[in-house]
Amino acid sequence: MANFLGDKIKKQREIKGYSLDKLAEISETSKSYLWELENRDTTKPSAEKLTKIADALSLTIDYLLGDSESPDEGVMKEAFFRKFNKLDKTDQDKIEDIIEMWSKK
Amino acid sequence: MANFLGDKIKKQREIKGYSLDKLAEISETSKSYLWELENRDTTKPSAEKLTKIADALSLTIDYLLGDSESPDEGVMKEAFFRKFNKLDKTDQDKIEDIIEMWSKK
DNA sequence: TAATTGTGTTCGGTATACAGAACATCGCAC
DNA sequence: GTGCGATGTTCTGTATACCGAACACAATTA
Repeated sequence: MANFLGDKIKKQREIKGYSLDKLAEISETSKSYLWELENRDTTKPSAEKLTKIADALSLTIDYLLGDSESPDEGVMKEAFFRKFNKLDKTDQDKIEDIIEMWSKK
Repeated sequence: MANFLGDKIKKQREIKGYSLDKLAEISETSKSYLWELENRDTTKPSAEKLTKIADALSLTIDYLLGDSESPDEGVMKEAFFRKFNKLDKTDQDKIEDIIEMWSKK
């Protein structure tokens, strides 16, 4: 029996070039637990942890928990927007300004 | 210090006209735990449980976990993406990097 | 060679998620 | 009034989520 969640995390972690330690730091977990998530299929992470891991990997919880094989464009953008949304308003405004500026070629 | 998650669950449960027992049955949890979720703010449900509860209530995990949810988020999202998508790839990547950086608090 | 550094793996302990009762409280019917 | 069914609340126990520290074992560097 396969561990889809673990596979997805591991694959994306490697794509991003993170070590377990690095991802643990970013997602505020421990590397031992991340290893468990990737290699054991008995773990049921909390929504809180999963959210942070998903964010760190630019993925969505829905993708991680769902049975789709690979993240599509929509998933990535959704994840990306979630991060944007979590910034405080002033930072968001700055981003929008930058986008606005760069849009003018 | 409010319990947003609990409030959202309780509110939607009542809108749907479910008792704790009923929701517990549908979402395959226990009513005692549902009560805890609604009334204590110390609980950190597993992603698995939350998914089932969200499904039973016709909500998304993202909505349940979000701190502040504005109803016009869909509109915002669309507007943001329209502009973002028009940038060329390298600029998009730069924006992503900035957001990633600023996300680190 | 030995020492160091970066990676993944294992292990032991503690806190807590979650279930299954029992208990409380309010209708409403008789 | 007394039962009684539906709801919400509290209690207690067990499994496990999650962590820190130790370990293995490369590949580098001295």
